[in-house]
Amino acid sequence: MSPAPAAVPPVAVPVHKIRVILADDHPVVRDGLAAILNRQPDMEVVAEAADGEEATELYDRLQPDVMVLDLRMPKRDGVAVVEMVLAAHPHARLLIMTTYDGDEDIFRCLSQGAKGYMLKDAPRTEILAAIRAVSEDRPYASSSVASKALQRMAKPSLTQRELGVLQLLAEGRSNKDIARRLSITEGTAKTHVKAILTKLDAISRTEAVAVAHKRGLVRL
Amino acid sequence: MSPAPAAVPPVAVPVHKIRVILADDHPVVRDGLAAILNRQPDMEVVAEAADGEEATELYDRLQPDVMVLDLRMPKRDGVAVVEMVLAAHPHARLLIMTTYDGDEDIFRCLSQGAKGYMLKDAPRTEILAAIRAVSEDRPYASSSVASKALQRMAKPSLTQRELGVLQLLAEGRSNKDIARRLSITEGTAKTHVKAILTKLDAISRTEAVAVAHKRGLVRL
DNA sequence: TCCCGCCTCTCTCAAAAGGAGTAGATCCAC
DNA sequence: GTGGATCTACTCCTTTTGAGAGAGGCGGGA
Repeated sequence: MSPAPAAVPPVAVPVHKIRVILADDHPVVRDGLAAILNRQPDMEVVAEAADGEEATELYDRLQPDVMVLDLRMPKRDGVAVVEMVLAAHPHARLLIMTTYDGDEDIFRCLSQGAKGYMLKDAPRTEILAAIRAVSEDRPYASSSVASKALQRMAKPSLTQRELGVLQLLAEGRSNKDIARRLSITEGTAKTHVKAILTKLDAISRTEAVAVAHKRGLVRL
Repeated sequence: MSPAPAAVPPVAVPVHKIRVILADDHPVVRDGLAAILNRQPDMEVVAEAADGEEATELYDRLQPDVMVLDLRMPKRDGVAVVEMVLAAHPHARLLIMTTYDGDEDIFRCLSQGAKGYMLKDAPRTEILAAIRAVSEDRPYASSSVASKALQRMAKPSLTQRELGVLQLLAEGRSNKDIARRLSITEGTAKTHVKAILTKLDAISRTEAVAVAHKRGLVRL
């Protein structure tokens, strides 16, 4: 075989680096991700966002190959960012990265069109694999996330009204109180609560709230 | 002025660098912190721990100037690490770093002897300031943390028994169920629940659970 | 020793919650 | 337009919860 000319570098440099935007409200996490990604020859962090609004704007302007998104951010929630970015750019490749909070968020993001979902405690290699997969438009979910998504699909989903009632339930409101706030009768409130108990497979309202917290159906 | 000899570096290098151990179960966060600290001329990351056990062992072995500790870690909880390290090394300088979770954790760590407490969304400058303060044995708490600690001190604290009952309450158990699990009568369980409601200033058990979650008195 | 906090247990009574079933009004999709 | 889902509302009945008040035992600190 003829040897390669001396000018060729030992490591192959890809023609197009994967251009990445990082969106996370923790400076420490952004620095950590940036440090990991910038060590890779085929990746490049082109911008960082500290909240949801910034993330949306930066995506519009820079149109990166991948945006890594934290779910919980100030100003605009990660789910809202997914929705807005995909509305403007239907082929956007978004990778959700969050400290796991229950299957509801996973389900919502993936069903809205996010390409990948992973947890913040993932090892570096997995993070890189996820970004490469998403950049090639291949879906990515770690096995724990995938199994959660499957579990979630088997469960009955709550209606909008029920979610509203559940939120008040989680705040510790009584049926009477819920009825007042929603301008319905106490009987109707009880009907909704009963439906919630059935769907969440709970015996009491307190247990329902515990289940809701575990699944990420309500926020503190 | 006579110019410095060529051998002297332009930036003053302190005689003793602050030796730091990082303990956090997220590789990304460790990388981020390491990147920030290693940029400083007066700091040096000497080890990283991915769980509480490792953190305790590494502290024993390396005796760093400061250990930065995440509160939520596998195998051994951050509070337990604080307790164990301080038992073996009464002058250990520990800086708690966590995503804010309510005033209970703050209170417990600080009252156990942790020197500092800060939030993960803190800007880089604040993180560095906290580490320098703690390394000099000066307490550090960001203003939001400090005010939380003060708030907490004004509130009545629950007894051990009440905390046990509260945990079961948060899981959605009924009085009868709680009584069975704790081997007491239902009447006694009700007495405890009533005491909890009074101390947490809640009208119903569900509201009590909501308050407990906000304060970090119970874990999911 | 005496008091106090904690845990235990008891009682009564009213209010709230929960189980089961029925049903009218919309609205949307097939 | 028929069927299904959703929201609304009702009744009847049982169980659970919460308020109030009292009291004995036990351990530790003044």
